[in-house]
Amino acid sequence: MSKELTSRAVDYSQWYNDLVIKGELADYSAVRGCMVIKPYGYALWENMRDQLDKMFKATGHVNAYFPLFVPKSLFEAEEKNAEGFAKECAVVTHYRLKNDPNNKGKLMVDPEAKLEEELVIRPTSEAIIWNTYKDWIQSYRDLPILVNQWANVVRWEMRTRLFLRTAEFLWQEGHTAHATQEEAVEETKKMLDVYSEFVEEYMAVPVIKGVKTENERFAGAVDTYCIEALMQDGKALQAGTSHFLGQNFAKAFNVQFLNKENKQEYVWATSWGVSTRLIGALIMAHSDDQGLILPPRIAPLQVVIVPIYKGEESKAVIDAKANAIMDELKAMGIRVKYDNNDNARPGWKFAEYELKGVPVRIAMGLRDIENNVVELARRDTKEKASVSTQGLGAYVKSLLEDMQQNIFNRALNFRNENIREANTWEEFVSILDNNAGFVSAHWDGTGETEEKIKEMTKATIRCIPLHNKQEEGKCILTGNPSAQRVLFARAY
RNA sequence: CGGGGCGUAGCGUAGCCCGGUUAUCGCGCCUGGUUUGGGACCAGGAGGUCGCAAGUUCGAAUCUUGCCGCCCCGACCA
Repeated sequence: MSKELTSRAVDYSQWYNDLVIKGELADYSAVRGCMVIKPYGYALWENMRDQLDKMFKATGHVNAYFPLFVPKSLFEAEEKNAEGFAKECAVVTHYRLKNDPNNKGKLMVDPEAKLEEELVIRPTSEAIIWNTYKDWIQSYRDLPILVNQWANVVRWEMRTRLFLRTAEFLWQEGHTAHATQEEAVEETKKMLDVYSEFVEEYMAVPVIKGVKTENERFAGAVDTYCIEALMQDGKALQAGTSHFLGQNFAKAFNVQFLNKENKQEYVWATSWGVSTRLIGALIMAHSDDQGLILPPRIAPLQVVIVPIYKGEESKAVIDAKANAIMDELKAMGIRVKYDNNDNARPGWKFAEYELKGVPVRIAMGLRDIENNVVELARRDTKEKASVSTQGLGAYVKSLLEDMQQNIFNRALNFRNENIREANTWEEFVSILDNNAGFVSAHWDGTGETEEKIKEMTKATIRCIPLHNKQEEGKCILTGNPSAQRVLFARAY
């Protein structure tokens, strides 16, 4: 297989697909719309998951697990939620196969084994969880419930893209129950902050926090908060959502509690989730034509050591030195690999680890050992430097932090340069067509206008930024009065 | 669901129009050797239901019919 990537300038989508596959993050599978997440991609997800999990626990949440199957009658209980997801549900109707009498060696669905009630494979778990919470909640003393689950969900998408939109994907979904509206809203915002902190601090992807418009809101939510990121091709990507569900699910599933005054009240709810889609965001925010660029904090491998030798004797000398360096780095908690595989030559390894986005590469030959140095290359800037082996661990440790910051800053600058104000329809269209990125513009606040703009330009309102500056203006499409600008973009 | 394209070794492909030895080439893979500071080279080797089925024919990757699958564009995607 050629390891050459299509360049971003030639075909951005093809570049993305090439990178996912040749970078060995994931592969197509035998199942339409479903991908195989390969070990390297899964290691990346594990690092993201572990960090998020820590942050959830630090904010008082616990993990649990609910069933994959949702009986149709439960699924349909919250009407808006059901309606929103109905078109993309996989449904189990039978529970048995049998030998096909007309087709030797083949199986058929046993018509005798039809389920009394169909089971929906969860596209999201509000229904099954709220049906469960009904049994968990009697008194205000049972609240709040702060539960998260790590799970897979299925959404039968018409068209899929590796990581960005697959029929089955991995995610976490937090589902919380509260005694008061204030507390639930606070939780919704708190988790949005957790997401934004994670995505910015660990994935080095800058995000804009905001609220979705009614059109873009989660089915069944009162308010949907989101973080929006900008990809290198100027398209936006929703990186995470946190929903204030009001009492919609409590009412649908009749979940009430006795308050201190001995009165029955409906519970207030939130849900929030991020998925393996974040990996897509990570790739498209940072990587280049040579391959992945992974932020050190979540990179499966932070440092790779490549020996450069001539003959067996020199290899032994370099092995010894490299192992010593590896031990030093490992002792400092750095994820490091020594690749002395003899099948590939150094040049091949250099290209390979660049493709894989390993932040730091250390190359060392006899020449370096004699001078007590190593050649150190950083993936983000591709700079190479000769660095003393004295204090190398500390040097690398601090370099990794610098790189984390540098990758973030680079993405932040790009993002900031690509938020443009439009004050007329012509400007609006011109920015979308010529620059892409976010367009900050006035909107009259109606769903019809939003819909019309989407039809005409494919741009959607990504969010109404939190703490948005209030400013009188006129809607770019209708000219009707507007109190604030909102962010438009074409999105994934 | 509408429009277009494609199925030949793990990957990418030639051959198909105009049927005829052992199905082409590159990458990758295996063995041995030489190499190793930016994707090495030499020699030898393994690997194929030509998407599936039926038909035409002395003979089908190639022609005919039916089916299956995938990709791209659109519709769809809280």
